[in-house]
Amino acid sequence: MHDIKAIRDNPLAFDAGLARRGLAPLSVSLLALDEQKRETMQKLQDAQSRRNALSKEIGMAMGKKDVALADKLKAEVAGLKDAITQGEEQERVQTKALNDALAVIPNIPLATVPDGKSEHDNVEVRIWGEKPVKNFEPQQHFDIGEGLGLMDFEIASKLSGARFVVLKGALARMERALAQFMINLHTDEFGYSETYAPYMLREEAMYGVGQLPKFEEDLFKTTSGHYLIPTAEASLTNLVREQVLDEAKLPIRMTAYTPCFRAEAGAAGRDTRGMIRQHQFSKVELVSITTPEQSDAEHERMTGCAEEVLKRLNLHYRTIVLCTGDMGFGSRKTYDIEVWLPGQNAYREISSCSQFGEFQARRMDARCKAAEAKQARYVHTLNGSALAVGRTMVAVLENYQNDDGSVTIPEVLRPYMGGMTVIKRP
RNA sequence: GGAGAGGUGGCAGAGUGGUCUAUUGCGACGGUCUUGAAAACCGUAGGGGGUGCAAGCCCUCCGGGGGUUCGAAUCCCUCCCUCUCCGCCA
Repeated sequence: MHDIKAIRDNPLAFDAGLARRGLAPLSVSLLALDEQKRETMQKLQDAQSRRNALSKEIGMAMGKKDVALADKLKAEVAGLKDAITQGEEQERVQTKALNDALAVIPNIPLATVPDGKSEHDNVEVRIWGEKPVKNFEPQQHFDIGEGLGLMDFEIASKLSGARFVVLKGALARMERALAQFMINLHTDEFGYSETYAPYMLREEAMYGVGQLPKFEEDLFKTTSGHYLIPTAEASLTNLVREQVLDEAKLPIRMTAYTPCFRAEAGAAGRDTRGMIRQHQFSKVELVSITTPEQSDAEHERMTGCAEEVLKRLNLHYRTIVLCTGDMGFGSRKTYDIEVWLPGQNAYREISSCSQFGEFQARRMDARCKAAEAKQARYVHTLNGSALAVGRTMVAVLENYQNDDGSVTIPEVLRPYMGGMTVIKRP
């Protein structure tokens, strides 16, 4: 959510920011709404002020039992009533119009974000490891999983339709092992505090992180009116909503392992086979709440925490910074981590680490204050996947596959899998 | 799911239509006193918004939203939340 006052102060900078996202200028129309609203407020407040003064006089007249004077004053204030009623209604309508307009405008990219139109303009910032050399034609993860008899899309579709999977035996255990490994890394070594939070959220919370109102079609909604979380970011970030935090306690770092539910409304025909794009998948999420000064460094740190998961699994990846045209709605800078998939012969997104500035904080009313400061200010929020568990399993299967169809288990996962070293075909 | 009681400033807790500009206490901050502290005493305080160079002035906020009224913390409607009892339940 943007600050209308900031737009008022510097409309050209705002429009220039939108232009970097490939959007038409909006400051003129926004400021017109703002102008109308303030004009209404001015008139309304004048009328309210006079009403308050007269009402007080009525009260005093009644106290003195001077009914004649009271009636005279009542007649006078009655003339204000229409103006006040109309003014209140008008202010309500105009405020809503302005807020509705602001609520669907994406965040402005940071200066360090490269300009560009699409994913083709993203810029690689670093690359780690190397593509594994195989002396056979690598298979895709679904062929490997089905070959092992432990990954079943057919039965999943009977239960739930397309974009679901059933994992069995060692693969079901690997899903759990990956999550345990990731959570332990982030809590034990990186200082994130493990958190268990709701998977169903109210509309206000979804609005707070920017999922609503613009992306309702991507969400699942229950008969109770709750929304299923598309990411634990939604739950974790909202944990600081409507609060003023002590700056000395920042940054707050949280992590959670949760299922994620996505309607994938606009993804028809994309990644239809396999586990890459599912309605339900699990993910270990990182969320940081920081001061404005801390957020840039925290963003780098967080991305590093996510990358460390891949390093320990010895999976080749590259990190890219998304260009202005490819960033998500609320982000002002995003790093994607793309892992190498030999079966697909491609890099695929496995993590996305974003910083939002105060964009979400404004929507949630999450602020912080230093002990010596007079004024509270908005916190900065960040989040990153570390990692998407399903896609990590895909990467393990494709990178650790052997020519006999078996899959070697990465060393760091073995303690979580009862010492198992390889998953063999039946 | 049923019945009932509640939601007021950092906290506790008054306030059932008009000098509420929200009582009081605790805590906080500033001061007086003191070598220093405690105590006592005096004083200051919140959020959002409009306007103004500024000092200030004005509007709004007693869980959210709407309504009645000249006037609402107080009355009405509605939603949310908390607590108690009952029912069901991993």
